[in-house]
Amino acid sequence: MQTRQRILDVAARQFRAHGYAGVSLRTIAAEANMKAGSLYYHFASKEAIVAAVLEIGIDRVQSHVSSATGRLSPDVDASTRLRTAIAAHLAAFHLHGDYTSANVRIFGQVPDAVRKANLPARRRYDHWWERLLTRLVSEGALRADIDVRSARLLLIGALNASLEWFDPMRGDLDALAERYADIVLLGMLPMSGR
Amino acid sequence: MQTRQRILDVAARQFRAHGYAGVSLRTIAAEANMKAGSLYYHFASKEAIVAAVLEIGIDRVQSHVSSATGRLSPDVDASTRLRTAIAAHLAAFHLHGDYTSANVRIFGQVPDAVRKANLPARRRYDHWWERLLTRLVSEGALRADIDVRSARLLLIGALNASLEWFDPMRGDLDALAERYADIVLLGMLPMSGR
DNA sequence: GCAACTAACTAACGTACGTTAGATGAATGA
DNA sequence: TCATTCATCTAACGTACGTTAGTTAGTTGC
Repeated sequence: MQTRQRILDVAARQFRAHGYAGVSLRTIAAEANMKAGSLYYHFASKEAIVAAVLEIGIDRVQSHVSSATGRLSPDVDASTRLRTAIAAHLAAFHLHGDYTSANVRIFGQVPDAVRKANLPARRRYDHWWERLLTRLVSEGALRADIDVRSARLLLIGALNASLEWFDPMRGDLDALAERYADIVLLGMLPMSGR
Repeated sequence: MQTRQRILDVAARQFRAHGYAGVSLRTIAAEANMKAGSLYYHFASKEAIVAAVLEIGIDRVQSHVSSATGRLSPDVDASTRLRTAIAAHLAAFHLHGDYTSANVRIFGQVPDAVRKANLPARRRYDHWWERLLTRLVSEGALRADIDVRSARLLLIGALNASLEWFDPMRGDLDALAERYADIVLLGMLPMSGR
């Protein structure tokens, strides 16, 4: 049963690198030490493989982030809560980089049915962030005049984009999370000029 | 000679939607009212088409942004300068959405030679932003302790990600630019709590 | 010890791919 | 008028695609 996992790992890596149509069942099979036909014992179709990859890409991040913030004491201050969520999102995204990057990169070019199937998981995760930010605003922990949706899209967009340039083998993920959190929390203007 | 432009427009739209390998010369030709073989009168290969699309994606944004900031009076204040650059980047990105989105989406999955060829244009644009931010920091217009590279990557990443959800036909681009600039300049924390 | 199941294999199917060669007709220019 | 150039077409090439059917060993359970 680890064969299925091995296939998905290979598929995620290849989808990330070459896009959905740029990957053939033969190249996936080859890297997983099988022949193309054998994949059909584990998956019903190419679409089923990519659907599984996309789903994993969201689910791993979702559970990593919500468990990291869930471990926080309920009276921890708001900006720490947000910083924890940011660091957790970034850590999960790079820990499962092939799955998350494949999801971000190929979601828009996958067959309609597959995209439709992945939408609920995406929406669930978006809502999780929307709730977090909304709560922080209503507690007065974030500026009342920020648009929560815009803030969420800016933040998640910036974090996800790090998949395109950050190498977790060479860089310090926690330091990156801190720098990013500093910017979105404190802003780039000096304290004097505002 | 507008045929070449028509082919590129069609190709950009299809590459954006289906990825590099997901687009065939036959589908490009069909939408451009030709047969696949006829494309070879205008381009040497599929790679040449995608290379042209990628190049346009960067060049249009580069010239739009640098001319917008170039029109500013030299004594305009720093945060206005940055806000102008942000708005111009966003406007150009969505004005040429098929080219820019194709670039962002498929750059990582295009053949090596094509990616190599597009790198100089990308680097030029990155440097443009790096210089802008560095100058603002050295003028004391931005916090001295921000890491310029991180700030640039966060900002550009967030702006580019808007291609995935923002519809310029339905939304107000300038309002979006303003909300994004507010967040990265002022931060999300209330003025009291810092 | 035999039946069933597991996990792989081989071989082939019809279709689609990028690319090329050569033909065709319309526009151009001396 | 007639040769040339332009822009397209048709037809085919070899290759690769997703998928299916049928086969084959090895393992498991009665």
